[in-house]
Amino acid sequence: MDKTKKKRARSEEAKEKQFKRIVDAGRELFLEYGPEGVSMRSLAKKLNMGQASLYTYIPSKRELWFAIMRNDFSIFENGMGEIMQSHRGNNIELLEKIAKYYLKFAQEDERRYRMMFQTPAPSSKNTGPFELQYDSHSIYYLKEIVQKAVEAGEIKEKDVGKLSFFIWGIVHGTVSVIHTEFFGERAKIPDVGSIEEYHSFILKYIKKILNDLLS
Amino acid sequence: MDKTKKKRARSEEAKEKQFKRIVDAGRELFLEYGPEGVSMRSLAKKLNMGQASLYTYIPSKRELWFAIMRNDFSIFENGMGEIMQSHRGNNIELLEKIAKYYLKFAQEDERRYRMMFQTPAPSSKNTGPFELQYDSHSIYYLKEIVQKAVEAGEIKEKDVGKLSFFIWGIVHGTVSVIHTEFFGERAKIPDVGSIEEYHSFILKYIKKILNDLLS
DNA sequence: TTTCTAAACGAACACTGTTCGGTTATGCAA
DNA sequence: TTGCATAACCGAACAGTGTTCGTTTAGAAA
Repeated sequence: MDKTKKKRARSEEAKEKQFKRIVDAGRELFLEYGPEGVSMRSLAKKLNMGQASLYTYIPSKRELWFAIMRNDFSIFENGMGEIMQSHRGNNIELLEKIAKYYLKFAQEDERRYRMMFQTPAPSSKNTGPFELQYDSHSIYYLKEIVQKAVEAGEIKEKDVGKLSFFIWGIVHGTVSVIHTEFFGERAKIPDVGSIEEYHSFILKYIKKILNDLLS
Repeated sequence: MDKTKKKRARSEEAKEKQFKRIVDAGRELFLEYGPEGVSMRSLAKKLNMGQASLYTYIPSKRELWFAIMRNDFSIFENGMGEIMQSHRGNNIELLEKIAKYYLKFAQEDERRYRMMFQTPAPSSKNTGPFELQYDSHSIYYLKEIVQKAVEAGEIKEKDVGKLSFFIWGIVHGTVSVIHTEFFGERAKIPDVGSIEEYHSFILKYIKKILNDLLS
């Protein structure tokens, strides 16, 4: 146990460090127990600080959720951006890569995936910068690719907006379906096999859709 | 205000009536404010009864949610069953009808749709019969149709289980995507147009997938 | 060294879902 | 018709929550 007297974070640097400490510990707890399973008291305890002190750094549990998720979404979106930058040539192939990336991301860390794409933010009347600036870059990236594919004549459909949402819906929907509790395990386990098997199944068909259906 | 003295529901019939009153009022409030926005106290108040009295009829808010949703899922599943029974011939056409039915269902009452397919059940340690018996019949129906289509040679793919989840994922995913708050309105509104427009867009492509891709 | 801002925090507030204990209406047996 | 056991009913209490208040005081700036 650290019995040294508590310091106060007054410099900009120290304050950012404290903020990061809160977000990191919050993320760990949120992933382990879900936002509902974590109280601000328990978070404060883990950080060895008073409950009220948390509120010098974040205005609400909701805003903490957005702050935590900002990092993970940045990781996801940066990965997407890198794929786009390093890719050369055919845009349909790029879309395949993005789909594959999404599947890999879901498989890599299921708890993270569910937190990002399925768990709703806790509610609160207090907003903050992270919620206000919250916006999904992924859909803009996707639109960008679809736009190029249309211009290159690789996709016949001209409605880039609708088609982008449609593609997102397919990839996200087909993956999500086995990560939800919506269908009990009763139905899922005998039907879809392991996640790996199911993922390679849907990847096959997503490729088909991208190649055969849209060209 | 009803100032007549309170009666007690002791007959099986009267108890069922009370239960139904609770479920109906609960449904109204849940749809209007969401499960989180409704307290058991406010529900009791609306029903002109004590808070504790609710618990002679349901063991938890969570179980109330399952009781409420049971009705709506029955409506959805019965509608699906009727379509299946009245349909003759080609199973791909039947799948198209089911997809169309899902879209119509979502369009008909968005609040209901979101409650059923997007809102997670409130959590509680107390379970009850409605939660325990909760199971999604839709996926079994869907599997049934896919099975027949495979047997009739209308679908080449042999893995009925995976394919059924895949199809569900496509329909649910592409519809859900415009009913979530995941993408801010910023991105959605200029891109997908009205719900009607978007729905007819995705229906066109779902038909294509069913006809061109799987046969 | 003094001043003064704001980080830190225990206590309190207003809420929540749920349980407890007592009251008493009510269906049923005598 | 009467007496009785049962369980519907309910106000109060309990254990929790997110958040705010008021106070203390560390520590950067003067």
